[in-house]
Amino acid sequence: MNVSRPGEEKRAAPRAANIRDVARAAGISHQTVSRVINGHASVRESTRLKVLAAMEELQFRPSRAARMLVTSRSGIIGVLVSHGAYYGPSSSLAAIESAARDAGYLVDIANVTDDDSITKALDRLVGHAAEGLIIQAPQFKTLEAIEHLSIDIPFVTVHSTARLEDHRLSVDQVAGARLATRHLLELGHRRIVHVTGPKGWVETGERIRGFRVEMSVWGAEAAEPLVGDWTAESGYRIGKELLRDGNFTAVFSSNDQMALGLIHAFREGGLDVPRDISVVGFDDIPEAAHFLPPLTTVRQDFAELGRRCIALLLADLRGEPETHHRHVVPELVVRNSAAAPPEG
Amino acid sequence: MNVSRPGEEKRAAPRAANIRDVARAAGISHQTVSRVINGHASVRESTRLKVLAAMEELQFRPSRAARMLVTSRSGIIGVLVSHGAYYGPSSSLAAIESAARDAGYLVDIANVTDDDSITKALDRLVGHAAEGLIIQAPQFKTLEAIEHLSIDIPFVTVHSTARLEDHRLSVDQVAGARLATRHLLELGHRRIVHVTGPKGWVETGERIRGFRVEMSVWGAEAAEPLVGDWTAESGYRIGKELLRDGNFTAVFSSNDQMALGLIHAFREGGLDVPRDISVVGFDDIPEAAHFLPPLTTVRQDFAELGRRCIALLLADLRGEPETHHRHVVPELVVRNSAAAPPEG
DNA sequence: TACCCCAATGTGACCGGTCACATATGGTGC
DNA sequence: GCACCATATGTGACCGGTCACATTGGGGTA
Repeated sequence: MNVSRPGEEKRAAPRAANIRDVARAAGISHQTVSRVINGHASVRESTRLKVLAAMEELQFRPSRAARMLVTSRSGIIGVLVSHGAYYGPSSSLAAIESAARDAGYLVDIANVTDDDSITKALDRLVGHAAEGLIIQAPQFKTLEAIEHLSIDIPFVTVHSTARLEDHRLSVDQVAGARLATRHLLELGHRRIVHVTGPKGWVETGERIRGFRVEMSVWGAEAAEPLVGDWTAESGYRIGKELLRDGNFTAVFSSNDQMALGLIHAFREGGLDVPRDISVVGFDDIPEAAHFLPPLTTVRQDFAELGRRCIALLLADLRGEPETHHRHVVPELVVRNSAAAPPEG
Repeated sequence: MNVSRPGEEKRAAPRAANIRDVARAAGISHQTVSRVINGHASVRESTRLKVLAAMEELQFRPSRAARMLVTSRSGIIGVLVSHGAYYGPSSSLAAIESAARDAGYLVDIANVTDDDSITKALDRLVGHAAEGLIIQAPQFKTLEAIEHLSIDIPFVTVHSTARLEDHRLSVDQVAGARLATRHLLELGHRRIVHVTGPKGWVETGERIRGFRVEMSVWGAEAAEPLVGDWTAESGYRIGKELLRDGNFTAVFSSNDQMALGLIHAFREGGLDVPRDISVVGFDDIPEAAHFLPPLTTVRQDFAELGRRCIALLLADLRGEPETHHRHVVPELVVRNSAAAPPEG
C-alpha cells in the first residue's frame, strides 16, 4: 500500500527539467530551446551553445510523451512475430530492431502464439499507436486478419503471396525451393520426397510450388509432400515413416531442423546420408555446417530481409518514393548431405 | 516531398475522438469518461453503459501519450539483450514480452551487438523513459556499465553473480555445470576437458566454477578450460585442436552448439562419440535430441526465466514485497553422447 | 533616409488525458 | 427538521512539448 504516514517528509520527486526550465537557465524562451532540440537552422550558434550548456547542466531529457501528444506521432513501429524463438525470425527481428532504432523509432513487438491471438496482437499494436507495422507471421490466417482489419497504417509483410501486393517484401521462396530441387535432380535423383512445414504457412505453399515446378521441368513426378511442423522432432517422425514405406532416394526438407530429424531417423534405420539417401535443407542455420553430414541447404539472408523491411516501411512513412528491391534472393549452399543416388 | 498543392482539398485528418468528444456524446463530463476508462468504482451503472456506448460509437481509443504525459509513467519496460538470435535469449525474450504485455506494459528491446554499444543502448532505454529494465546481456561489461550508470530505475538482471545482489535472478549455472561434470565422473571419466564460452560472460565463469568444484570433489584434476565463442564453428575448431594434442576421454561443452561442432570434429578425426569420447552439452536446445548421437545436456528453462524476470520487476514497480524464487534450477537430460570411457 | 526582407527570437494556444478539489443528491440517525 | 456522510458527477488547472503567428533588429537597396 502506498499510504504516506502523516508528518512524513514529502520527498517531492524533484521533477525532471523541462524546456522552460532550460530556457530560464539559458536566459531565452522555451521555443528557442525547442528549436535547438530539433536542430532548427535559424538559431545563432552562440545561443545554441548556451542552450546546450543549460541542458547539460539540468540533465534535460525531452519528454517523448509530450512530443507524441502534440505531434500525434508515436515513434513506434509495431512488429508482429510468430515463433520468435526460431533462428530465422529472431535474426530478422534483431536487424529490424537495429535499423528502426537508428532511425529513431521504438520497436514494439507482439508475439503471436496461438492462432486466436493474431487479432488481439494486432489490436494491441494499433492501440499502442504504432505508426507502421511489420508483419512477420507468415500464416495465411494473419494475412486474412490484416485484410479484415482494413488498417490505415502503413505496413510491410514478409511474405511472398499474390495478395497484399503493395506491401510485401520477401525472400523468393519459389526460387529457393527450385534451387534445392534442381540440385538433387542434377545429381541424378528422380524420386524425391518433399517434407514441408505446416499447412497454413505461406512459405510452405511457396516451397511446394517451387518443388513442383522444378520437378515438372525435369519431367519427374512430384509425390504429395509430407507435412511437418518445422521441428527436428517432426522431421524425425516423418523419417521413421518414410523408412517404413517410402520409395525414394532423396529428401528436400523445408527447413534445416526437420532435415536434422530426418537424418537422425535415417541413420537409426541403418541408412547412410548421403550414400543411401540425399537430404537438402532450407534456411542455413549456423549449425547446419556441423550436422553429420554437413547439410546442403538454401541460405536465406534474414538480416538483410529485416533491414529491407524497415527501409521499405520508413520510405512509406516519409512518403518517399521507394526504390528498394523487394526480393531477397536465396542461395544454394552445397555441403555433404546430397550425393548421386545409389546404383540401381 | 510533402508540399500540398494550392487548392488541393485539405483532407483534414478527421481527428480521432478524445474523452471530451465521448463526454459530449454521452451527455456527461469528460472526467466521468476518464473514470469509466479507469474502472473507477463510483460510477452509476447506467452512466457507465452510456459512456461505453459512446466510446464504441466514436471508436474511441485513449491516447497513451496523453496519459503518459500527465501520469509520468511510460508503460514501457526496457530489455537489454545481447545475441538475441540465439535460442536461449530469444526464448526468454518471448516469455518476457508475453508476460509484460499481459500486465499492460510495452516491451522496448535494445540489442547489444558490439561491446561499445552497451552504454548507448542503456541510454536509449532510459531515454525512452522505461519504467523498469531487464538486463539480459550476461557480460561483465554490461554489469559494470549498469553500476556506473547508477540508474534509479528498478531493474532485474539475468545473471548469477555476487554483485548487484538485489536485482538478480538466475539459472543456477554452477549447479548445472556440476550436474554435467558429475555425470561424466560417474561414468568413470577423469580426464575431462571443459570448453567454455568467451571470457567476458557471466555464464562462462559460473560454469567453469561448477566444473572445477565438482572435479575437485571427486579428486580429479581440472585442466585449463578451452575458450570458444558459443558457435558450432568454434566448437569444431577446438575439436580439431583437441584431436591434435589432447589427452582426454570426455568433453563438457558450455553450450549445445559448440558440442555439435566438437562432435563434428571428432567424427571427422575418426573417433566415435560416445564410444571413444563422451560429450555433454548445456542448454538443451530443441535440436539437441536429434544430434548424432542425441546429446546429453543440461536443460535450462528459458521461458520460465523470462516469466520470473517480469514477475520480479513488476513486483518491484508496484512496491509489492517479492515472494518470488530467484533461482531457476537446471536439470540433466541424459541421451546418448556420453558413455563409459574406453578401456585403458 | 525610407523601405523591405530575412534571420533570430518570443508569445500564447493546444494536444488529450489525469489530478485535486468543488458540487449536487439521497439516505441515515437523533 | 437538521446535521452529517457517502455516492455520483463536474470544473479547471496541469503535464511538456510543438505549432502558428507576432515581434525585433540589422543589412541591402532604391
